[in-house]
Amino acid sequence: MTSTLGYAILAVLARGERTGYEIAAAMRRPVSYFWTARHSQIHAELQKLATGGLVAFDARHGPGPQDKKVYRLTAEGGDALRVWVTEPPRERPERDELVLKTYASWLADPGLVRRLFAEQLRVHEERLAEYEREEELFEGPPDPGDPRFGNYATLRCGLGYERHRAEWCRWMVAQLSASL
Amino acid sequence: MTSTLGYAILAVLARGERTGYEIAAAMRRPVSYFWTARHSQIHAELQKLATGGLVAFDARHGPGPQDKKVYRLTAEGGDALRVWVTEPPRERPERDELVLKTYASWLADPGLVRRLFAEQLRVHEERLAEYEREEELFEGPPDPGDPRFGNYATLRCGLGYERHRAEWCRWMVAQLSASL
DNA sequence: GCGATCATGTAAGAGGTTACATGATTGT
DNA sequence: ACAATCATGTAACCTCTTACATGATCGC
Repeated sequence: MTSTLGYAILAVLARGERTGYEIAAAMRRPVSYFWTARHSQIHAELQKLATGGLVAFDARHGPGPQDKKVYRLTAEGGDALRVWVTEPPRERPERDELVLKTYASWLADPGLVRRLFAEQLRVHEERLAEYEREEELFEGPPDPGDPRFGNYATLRCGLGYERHRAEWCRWMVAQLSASL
Repeated sequence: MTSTLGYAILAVLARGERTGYEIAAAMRRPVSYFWTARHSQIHAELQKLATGGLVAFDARHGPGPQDKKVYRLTAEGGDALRVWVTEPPRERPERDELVLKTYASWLADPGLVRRLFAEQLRVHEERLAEYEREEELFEGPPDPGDPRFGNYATLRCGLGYERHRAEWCRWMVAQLSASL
């Protein structure tokens, strides 16, 4: 019944209490690498979660016309999250615009296609360097019971993904260079 | 103005004329690895593309209450597709349920988390084997001007992705095994 | 005759983006 | 004084999924 976004919010709140604004910041790349949502969606979802009793909040005086609301996980919210974590994920369809462009790339000018992939390669190499810098802040993998294990393991997934992407882009550039 | 789904349909039609039903079949995994959509969405999008003059169709007598419509790319559709191919892709936010579960995995029972990743590992290894079988049907990479280059290059992306995923799952299983 | 495949469509609703709306505090 | 950051919310719109609706043809 709770949406995946709902669980994403619960996962953030499991680390400590946060305002909606802070949750939005936590879910924005490149700070974290697990899910994204805009503040408009987060505020709406927090209202649903609060109605369902999975989170609670204290209203405190803050900037702006409304009070700020500091949300925290309730016992029910924690239970729901723990149950959800080990359930198999729903298969999401792959939708990757670059792969789609690749599928149609035979139609286009090879020089322009090569430029596209050279650009993408640069993006992935930059992101990889950034993730590598972040990895250096850890002294090896934390214990799986440590919250920091979640950060390390997702970072590790990001590292593998960027390496795979960069390698694929490099292969594409090589293929297109050979044909020019 | 045309949505990404619209270009996906144009990319399929660039290979030859198809009915909406055939386009849906072409876009269904694991036959192809580039984009997915249900037939309901495809029929609606085809109507928009036809209105915009990017595709045309012949109605022919076919099964069912309506005539079947065989769609083909128009000259304008081909031009629009060629231009779109080499434009940089819009950044899509990463939304990966397994990564999210990983982020919250420190809360759950390590034995159950390990089971989750062992299961996912199996899925990725199976898909990898399937892609490898498909790769063997090619005799090396086709020329970048050949339509089959599109198939080969997207398959290559899929191969790299499944290898990266499988490796990450294996690492997760090892981490969780060590802590048990 | 029966089930699988071929074939096209509509409608309701969930999930997500973009734009609009407001305004205090903090640092320069 | 000005800009950035903190802070919450609503409304319109787009994309995608699920369910409903229909029915002919082909192979067994």
